[in-house]
Amino acid sequence: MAAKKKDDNPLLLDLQVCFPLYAATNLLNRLYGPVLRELGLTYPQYLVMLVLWEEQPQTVGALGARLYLDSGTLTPLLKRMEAAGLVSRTRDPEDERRVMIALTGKGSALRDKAMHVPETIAQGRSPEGVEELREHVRQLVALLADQADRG
Amino acid sequence: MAAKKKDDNPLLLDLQVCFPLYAATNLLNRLYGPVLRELGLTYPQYLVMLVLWEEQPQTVGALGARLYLDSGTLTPLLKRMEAAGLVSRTRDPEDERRVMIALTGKGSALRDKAMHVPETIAQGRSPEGVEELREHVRQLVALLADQADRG
DNA sequence: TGCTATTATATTGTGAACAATATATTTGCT
DNA sequence: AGCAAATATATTGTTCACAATATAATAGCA
Repeated sequence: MAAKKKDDNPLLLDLQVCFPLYAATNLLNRLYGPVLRELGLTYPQYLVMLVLWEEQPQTVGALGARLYLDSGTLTPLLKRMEAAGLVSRTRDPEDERRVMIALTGKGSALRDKAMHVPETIAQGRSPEGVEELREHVRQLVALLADQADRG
Repeated sequence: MAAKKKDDNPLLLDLQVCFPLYAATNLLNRLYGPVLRELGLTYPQYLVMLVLWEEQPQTVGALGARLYLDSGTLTPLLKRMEAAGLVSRTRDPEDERRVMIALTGKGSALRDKAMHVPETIAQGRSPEGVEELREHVRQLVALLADQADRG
């Protein structure tokens, strides 16, 4: 028998994969928004801070490679974070093309407050299957990143 | 022994779950962007069309419930789609508060071209594990949606 | 019937996200 | 050294995404 089932509709796949992923990100953003607002952060800014708390300083390009974002997104975002006193932006004397992003004292200190964010979000819910989900999403990112490079 | 492992850092979890999801959506958007542009659609507009091709007409509210978006996002997006001649927006005579979104002839016809989108994206890659991924992401959406409701 | 609460969509203002382009610095080659 | 190509970041213009608020229509009830 051929692959002519009831659901032989290619668009259905996109509806079932692309769309849930899109929805999940929006919902995550909406969920974190109110919690992060008390720290003076947006969701993307929080992700930048997570990266910087791990390693610091980093160039704009390195942050972009890590977050899969380009300067068109990062530059204004980082300027807002600089205006908020969380990071500093300084040209690298070694290579004046590069801009080094470093945490300020305030930026480093914010980590203590941020430590409570994950538990606040989880709030008693058993993160069942989170391990699996993490692995699947990680694999998807690898796949997509690979494909985005070729394009 | 207590749960005091090397990685007893709650922020690491967010870095490993929230961030990949965020990156995956951005990459997906970037991947679909060029393909959809030939159809005159953006990625969110494509998702709206996927929903409308399944069932039509629908109110703005119904679309929002399906896509987890509010009128602040949908109204301008739908107006642009109306301007592009893809959908019509008409007040429901039964209840003048509601706006019915229906496909135009052009909007319906676009489905034939869109049918090639998924295969263009996949392009010879074996979507191994897509089934599992789909299920995991679907579960995550359900979890997040539930939580967003309570908030 | 009249009034208040609810519901459905629209508007405003801020912050992403990206393509296309611009600017400035460094590299590499002759 | 001189100059084109490559690299790193910034800018511009369009489209989301959402909180907060506004507007208009319906529902519910005294």
